[in-house]
Amino acid sequence: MLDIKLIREKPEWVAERLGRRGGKVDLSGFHASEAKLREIRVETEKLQARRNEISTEIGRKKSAKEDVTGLFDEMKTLGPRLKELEAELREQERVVEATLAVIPNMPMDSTPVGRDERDNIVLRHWPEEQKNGTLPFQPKPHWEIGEKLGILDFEAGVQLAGARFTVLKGAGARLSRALINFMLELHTGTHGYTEIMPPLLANAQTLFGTGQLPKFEEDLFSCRDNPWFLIPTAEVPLTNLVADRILDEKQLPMQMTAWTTCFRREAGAAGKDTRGLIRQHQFDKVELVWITRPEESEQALETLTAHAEEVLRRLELPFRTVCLCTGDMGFSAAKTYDLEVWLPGQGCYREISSCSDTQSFQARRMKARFRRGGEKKTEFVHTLNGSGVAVGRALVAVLENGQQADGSVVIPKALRPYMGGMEVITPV
RNA sequence: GGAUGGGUGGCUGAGUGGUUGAAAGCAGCGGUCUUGAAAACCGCCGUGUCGCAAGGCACCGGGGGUUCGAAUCCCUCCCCAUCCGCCA
Repeated sequence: MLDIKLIREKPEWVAERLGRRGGKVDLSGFHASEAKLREIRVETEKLQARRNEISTEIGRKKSAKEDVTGLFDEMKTLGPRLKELEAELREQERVVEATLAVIPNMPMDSTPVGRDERDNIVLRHWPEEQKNGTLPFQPKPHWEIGEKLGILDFEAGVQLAGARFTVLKGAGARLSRALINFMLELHTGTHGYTEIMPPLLANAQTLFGTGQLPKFEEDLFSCRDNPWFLIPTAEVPLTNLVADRILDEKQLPMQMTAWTTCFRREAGAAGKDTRGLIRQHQFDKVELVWITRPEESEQALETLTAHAEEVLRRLELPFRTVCLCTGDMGFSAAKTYDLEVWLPGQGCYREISSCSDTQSFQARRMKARFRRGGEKKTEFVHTLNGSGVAVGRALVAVLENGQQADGSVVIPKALRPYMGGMEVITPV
């Protein structure tokens, strides 16, 4: 959520920023309803002040046994009028809130302006000298590798649940678990994150806090008989751990990590990535979340991104780091880096991590504040999140990058301790 | 699912329908004392919003009602705790 005061005081500046995302920006409706709100508020508060004055006076006179009929009379006309105004005020507050809730975050100045993913900027490759497509044989996509090895069963997924569900078996299931353990150990150990196991279901307010609601409800799974949504990412529960709280400056920055399963409707993705593990209704992900002071969030985004990159380096998976342009960024983000892993079986880079700084956008929605030492005033924290990294897609990358001519897959050295020393996955 | 008891400031916890935005304690901030620290003592100390300021207004789980006036009375919803039953 944007600062309402900022929109009011610098309307052109805000409109220009939002305009960088593309599309039309029309804040005139907002300004009109916000002006009306202020008008009603001033009028209401004037009457409220008078009411309080009269009430106090009545109390005082009554205890002094003085006559209060005149005050009673004034109250009888003021009362109903005030009740009306208060209802109007509440309604107008709802209108303004609703308008504000669907305005996206403003991009940072360092975010490149552009229309769509074609305008994203590739910042760096790893390894520096690209070795894409250097496999000495025709590489296969992971669904062929996985089926041949008997570790991915797409048909079983369809049978049990439907399209976009997959069953992992044997070394495949173990590989997934190994990836999770490897990533969590790296982040909690070397990178200093605190591990969290949050609920996988969350209420509407929590989804509002991170920006999934009210605008993107169609992307979420919900429960028929209970007021819960399945989380689309651990960003939702982790970030909301500071919702409605006033933190001490000494507690910042906070670094949290969690492995969770994530659930997405993929409503707008019909027909896209229908084969393989790339786009599933359910997938696992290790998430990284930072809660910082405003002045340190920009640097924190670099650090968080480096932590995600470190996962891929240790897994020996070639990748590139991309800075998303304004038109390709998510609703809550002010700046986003994507990590794209190289998939030789498909001959392309695919997103495996997305790291964003939302600045105070989510904090304002969820009222997450902190206080500096000795200060009276509270400030909104900054929140950041990133995948560190998506487990399903990491598994895809391991299979496609580790495949050999005979159909077996070499397991990255970093994962072997988590695989009981297994070095190669061979067909059963 | 059944039966009780609760939801008040960063935390714990008082609160008779009327100068109560709310006692007290803890935490925090400032000070006295001390070589320093602790202890003790004194003072300050809820959040948000409007305003240049003085100050105004709102907020005691959410919503509605009674009343001239509600943290306090009534209705309703939500949540939490405990006990019983069921269950991984």
